[in-house]
Amino acid sequence: MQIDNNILITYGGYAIKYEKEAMIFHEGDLPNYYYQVLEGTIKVYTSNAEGKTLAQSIFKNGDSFGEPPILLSLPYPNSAKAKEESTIIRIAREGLLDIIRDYPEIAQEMLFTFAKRIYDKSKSAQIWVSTTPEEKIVQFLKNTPSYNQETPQLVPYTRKQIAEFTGLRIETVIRTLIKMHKEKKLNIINHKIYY
Amino acid sequence: MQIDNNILITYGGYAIKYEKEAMIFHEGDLPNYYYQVLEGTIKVYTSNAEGKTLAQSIFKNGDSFGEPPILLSLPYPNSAKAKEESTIIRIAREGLLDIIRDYPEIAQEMLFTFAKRIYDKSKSAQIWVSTTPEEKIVQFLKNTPSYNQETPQLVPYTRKQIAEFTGLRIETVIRTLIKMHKEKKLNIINHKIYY
DNA sequence: CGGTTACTTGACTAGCTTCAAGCCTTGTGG
DNA sequence: CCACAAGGCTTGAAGCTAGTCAAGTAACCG
Repeated sequence: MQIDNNILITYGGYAIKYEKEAMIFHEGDLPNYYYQVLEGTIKVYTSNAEGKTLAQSIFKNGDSFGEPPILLSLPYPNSAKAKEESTIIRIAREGLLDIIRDYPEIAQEMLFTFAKRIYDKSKSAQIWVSTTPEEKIVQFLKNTPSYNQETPQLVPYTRKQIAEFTGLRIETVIRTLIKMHKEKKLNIINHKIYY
Repeated sequence: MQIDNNILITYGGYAIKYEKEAMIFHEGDLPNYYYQVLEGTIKVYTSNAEGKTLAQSIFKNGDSFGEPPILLSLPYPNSAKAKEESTIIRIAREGLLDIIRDYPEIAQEMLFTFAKRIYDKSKSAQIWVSTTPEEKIVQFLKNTPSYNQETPQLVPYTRKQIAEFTGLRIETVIRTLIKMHKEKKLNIINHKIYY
C-alpha cells in the first residue's frame, strides 16, 4: 500500500523522523494517524507481560502500517518501533478518509493490500500448527519472499529474528539450524544461513 | 462482509448446499469463487502433515469467506468445511469484480471488513506470545465477542474447540480449566464453562 | 580498539504432549 | 420412551524436549 506523497501532503500529511529504537505507537493506544514509511525499517510486534516479543511484520520504504486500527478507531493490537533511523509520513484520520473518498483507485489498492495481508497472516498460521521447531522454521522460511528451490539464497534474517517470528527461543533456533545443517537441509557458511 | 443476495444472483451467483463435514475448498486449491454463507456454520482451518488442525475462523449467516485468495488469484492458504448442513451462495471471480466495480459502497464495506479481520488476527497473536496454557486460553477467551467482565457468560466453545484455536492439546485445556476453576478464575458448572 | 550485539554450547528442569482407558452427555431411531 | 452410538470430557502415568540459566566466543560498527 502506498499513497502518493504529494497527495498525503495535500491532505495534511507531514514527515516525522524517528531515531533507532523509537516507539511509533504502543499496544492499547488509541490511533490518531495513518503512517507510511518514507525511509527506514519499522517493526510491528506483540509483547506479553514478561517482555517476550513476537514479531508480526516488518515495513520498509513505501509501506503503510497501522491502517486497520485507524480505519476502525480501535486501540492498537500491537506496537510499532523504528529498527533504524526512519522517516515516516503521517496523516490524521480525517485526511485519510478524505483521500479514500476522493480517490477510488487508492481505496481499491488498499483493498488488495489488505487482501494480501490477510493472505500472508493465514499462511503464517502454518507456523502455529507445526509441532517441532524445525517445522516452524521451515514454515517461516517458506513465507519469505526470496524463498524458492531454484538457487541457494542467503536467508535475510538473523537467528534472533527467526526466533522472534516463530516464537521459539534463540538457543532452540540455533540448535535446530545446526541439526538441519548436519542433515543437509540447509547450509551454514561462516555463520550465514543459506537455503 | 455481506453482499445483498439479489445482487449476487444478478451477477451470476447461486446457492449450493453442503452436507455436514463437507469440504468447500482445500489448502492449495486455486480459488474459483467468492463464498457467502446463507445458512449454517463454516470452519476455516489449517492442518499439518500429522493431521493436527488449527482453527482460524468460524463463519455464519451472512459472512463471506475466502475473499483474499479469490481477489489475489492465489492458492488457498487454508481449508474450509461445513460444520453442519449449510447453504452457501457462490459467485465466480468475474462476477465479484464486476460487483466491486459497480457498487463502490460494497467495495468500501469490504475494505472495513478486511480491516477488522486483520485487526482480529493481530490481536490473536497474543495467543502465540503467551508461554503458559492458561495465558493462551485467557487470550483466546478475551477475543471472543461475548467476553466482558460485567456479567458471567457461558463460554460458547467446547474444550476441543478451545484446543483447536489455541494450538493446545485437549487434555491440557481440560487440566488448565480445572486449575483455573480451583483458583476461582472461572466457573465450571456441570461441564459448562462460565467467565 | 572498545562496546554492543549476535551467536554458541552444555547441563538441567518444568511441564506439555502422548498414550491409554474409561466416563458422561446428547441426539437418534426403533 | 428407552437403548445405543458418537462425540465430548476426564484422569493418570510416563517421556520428551523446548525453555532456562550461565558462561562464554565471534562478528560488527563507530
